[in-house]
Amino acid sequence: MAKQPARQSDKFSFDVSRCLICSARNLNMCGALEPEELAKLSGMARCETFGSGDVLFHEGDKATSVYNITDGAVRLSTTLKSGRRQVIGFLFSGDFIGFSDRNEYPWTGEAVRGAKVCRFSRGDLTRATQELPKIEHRLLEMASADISAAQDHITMLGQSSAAEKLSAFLVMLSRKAATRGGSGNPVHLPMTREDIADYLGMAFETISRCFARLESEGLITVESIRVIRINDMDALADFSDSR
Amino acid sequence: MAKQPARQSDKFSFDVSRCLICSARNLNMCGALEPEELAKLSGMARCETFGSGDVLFHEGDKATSVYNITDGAVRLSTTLKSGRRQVIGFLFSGDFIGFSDRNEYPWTGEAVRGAKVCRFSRGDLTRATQELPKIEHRLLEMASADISAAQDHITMLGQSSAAEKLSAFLVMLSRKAATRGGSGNPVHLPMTREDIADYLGMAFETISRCFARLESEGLITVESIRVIRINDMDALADFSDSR
DNA sequence: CCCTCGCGTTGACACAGGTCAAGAAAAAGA
DNA sequence: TCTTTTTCTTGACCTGTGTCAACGCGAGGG
Repeated sequence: MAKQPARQSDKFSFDVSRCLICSARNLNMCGALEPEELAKLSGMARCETFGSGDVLFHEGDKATSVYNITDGAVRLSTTLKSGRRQVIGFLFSGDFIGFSDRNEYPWTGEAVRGAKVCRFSRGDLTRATQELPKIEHRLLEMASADISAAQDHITMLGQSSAAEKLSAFLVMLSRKAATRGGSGNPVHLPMTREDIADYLGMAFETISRCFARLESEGLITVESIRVIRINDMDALADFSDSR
Repeated sequence: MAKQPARQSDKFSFDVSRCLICSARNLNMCGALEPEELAKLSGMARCETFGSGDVLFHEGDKATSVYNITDGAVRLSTTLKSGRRQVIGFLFSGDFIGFSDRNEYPWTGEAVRGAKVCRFSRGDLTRATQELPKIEHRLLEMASADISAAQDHITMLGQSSAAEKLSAFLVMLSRKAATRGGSGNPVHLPMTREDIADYLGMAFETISRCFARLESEGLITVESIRVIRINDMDALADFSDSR
């Protein structure tokens, strides 16, 4: 389970020069701004580093901050009264946490194996968007992308078999990694089998069995527990049937 | 299946006066504007009426328009290569269609039993938002609400049993109706059992069985095939376990 | 009015994937 | 390094829900 409270070392404001060389910049809201404008945002940002399993915020906490992920991975999840957990998403460098119409966080955010983030207070960001409407335009683009991703998640959960879901998951992670500049193959998995299971709505034993099955069918090679080689990307994407 | 091409009677520009008395206004993006500003938008809008099963647009069509629903219900769905269909959502008066990061519609939009919409060209709306940043602010709020709704859908699909899903669906429809001014009970279902099944990721026979089971347990009364009375809202919401 | 056809209900049965259990392999800690 | 704990794998079994099939009902058309 998650450690509590969050460990937060390396906490300081940004100098704009750090923002200018930020590898996440072109993927997140900062990419919409010119260097002079970026200075306004950088003054509001707080850089924070989290260790494996550290909690950024709990479901139900007052939603006072929003986050740009700059390194590592963050897991968003909700837990039902019955104790079952749904992992809503895994966020990586360039991703944004904060789209919600509620005053409390509707999910818990935890660093998967460590993460770096850039934190803004909601109030500061609201003020910045009033001065720089470009930010809101970019946020709307990002929110639209999140909606598309959520709808793909819905379709996968509703219509796919266990093996199809796992294939789609691997293809998605590969594409996300490619967007971030890597080759996307082999796929590196920072999360556990249980995390994957709770993202895909299945039991973790079934995840294990599906990895074994996809490997026996030659679609993937499990190079190590957290490194999966996709032997034929097109075949795997085709098998996943997710358009 | 859906009729094609769409039947579109009653096609004309709005006079602002019509917008001022529009019952959907306070729920959609128009609610962000003063009467003078609203006139700018109303000049771009085209009012369209669709009959039962009529197609507004097909998955894959060039996404040239966005829509405000003003009456009736619209079903958004995607169909996989395998032929399985996922219903992404049912939209009612006050809802907006158009959040997507893709150039083609990622879903098919069809009137469930008839619908009235207010259509804008994407280009017109983009120009309007440049002049009136308020619109973009309101759209971001609406997109955030859509993200929250999609995440609830994800949690339901991933972690709930068949009966829990159907309960959550009924509670959601009831709340949506209440937002629109009705009592929300009994719940009126414009869609078929198959539509509900494809929304909840289950077989339509299972929907039938779950209605029977919820009724036998006294949680609901099936007053007619499309009218469901919720006998104890709290008990049903509690049973659905969806927070 | 009756006929037709789409939609809904119910039953019988099958099977994908969940659950429980045991043990292996990694990771973390000492 | 050795120990302890966590994570992963595999097997056996069970159950919820899908599938197939038959039939009932009700809205719409002639």
